[in-house]
Amino acid sequence: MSNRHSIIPIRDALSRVNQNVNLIGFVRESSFPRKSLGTDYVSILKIVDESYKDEEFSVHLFTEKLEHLPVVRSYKDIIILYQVKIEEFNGRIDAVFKKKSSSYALFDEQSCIDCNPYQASPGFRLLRPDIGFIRRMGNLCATFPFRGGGMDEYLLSLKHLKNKEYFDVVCKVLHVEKTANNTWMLFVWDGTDTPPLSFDMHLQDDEQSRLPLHVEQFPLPMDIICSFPCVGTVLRVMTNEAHEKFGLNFKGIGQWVRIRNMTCEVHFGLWKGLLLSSSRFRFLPNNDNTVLDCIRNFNFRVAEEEGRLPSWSSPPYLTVVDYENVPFATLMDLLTKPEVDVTVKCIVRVVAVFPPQAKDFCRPIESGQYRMRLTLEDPTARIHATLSGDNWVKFFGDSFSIVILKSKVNKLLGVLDGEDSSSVRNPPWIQCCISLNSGEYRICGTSFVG
DNA sequence: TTAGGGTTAG
Repeated sequence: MSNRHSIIPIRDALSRVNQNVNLIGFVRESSFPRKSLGTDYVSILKIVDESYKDEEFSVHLFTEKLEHLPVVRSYKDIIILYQVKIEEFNGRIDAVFKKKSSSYALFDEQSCIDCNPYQASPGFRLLRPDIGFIRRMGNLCATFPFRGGGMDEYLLSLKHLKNKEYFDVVCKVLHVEKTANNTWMLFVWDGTDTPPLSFDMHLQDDEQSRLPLHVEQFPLPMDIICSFPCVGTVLRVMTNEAHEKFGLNFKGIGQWVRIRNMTCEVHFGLWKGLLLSSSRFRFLPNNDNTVLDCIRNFNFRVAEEEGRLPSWSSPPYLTVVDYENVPFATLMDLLTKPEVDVTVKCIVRVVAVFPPQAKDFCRPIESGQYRMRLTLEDPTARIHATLSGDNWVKFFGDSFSIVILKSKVNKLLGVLDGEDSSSVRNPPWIQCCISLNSGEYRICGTSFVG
């Protein structure tokens, strides 16, 4: 017969509405700990045990301090919960952690062995009879069935990102960085390329020609950039302002996760993911089927000679290049290998030019050379590249008519003229050779063919 | 108290 001190199976908790119970379970999902709209911090965990493995049981935890909320570290983590209140809401039965009377402790596979939790709420005291429960769960965790969670209908790869919809992403978290205004940014990757975006034609010339190179306000440190993959988009995901101290509490860096119920928007032609206050995450084992699919597709892609081409690009291109034999590279290849003085071939879009007006860039600058700056983009990065001197003439030809140059640049930028004009422009893919000279990317050996 | 949810357009 159970009493107030004994752990009960989750299934039995369903018939204990308005009672306090003790539970133990594997943590399958967690919300991102956040400030509630009341006075406390809140996190919602989904737990399972042997009695309740097909569904998941929600536990709502409220604490006065953010650091008192559980920080889950892995898909094998085990939580023991003392004196959580079973409540019913809208026909669903959940547990609520009461900050005055409840307590919890978190264990991983290792800390189950000596029952020494890696995290516990203030006042947690392990009851001696529960040692056996914890060890038993520790033994189970390697074989306990793991389900990816969430309906597959919500799952999108970065390749199929959609603006302003709610979706899930299975991705590897590469990095977390604090941004200027006290929110945090996650850098996530699934090996695919986000779709190319179009650009608002209503921007002023100045804004069109000075598009930002990345979502983050300041460039990342070089050692971080260099740790990112060079193929596939690294999506920037902003946290919500309720997610205080996000980066200090999130233990998912380097892990595959499923982020659930996130959204995204477009920031100057760059995809920007957004966490919602209702977003949550699941750690995924490396042998999760969706993770294996991502890795398999990526390995298949990079094994091909054309794996470094944007998956959204296809010939014919607006340009031809002299050096057919130079290797294809992504813009991230260029950014992460700055010490190598080579020429590579890239498939990119020209998303901006500076100066913006044809009358300015078809007039030689003081040195007598033509010179302009192109903002190039592929699914991995944006860079500024210079087109100048002989390379400029090679690119545009030796007709210096403003009308002709303007028409060529408009084609590069995806600006439709005349009757086809539209409120957005969609730059086409071009091929170009890029070399790095004295810290400057230069377009070379490339000719516009229209 | 707080959240609870696959939702916002009728």
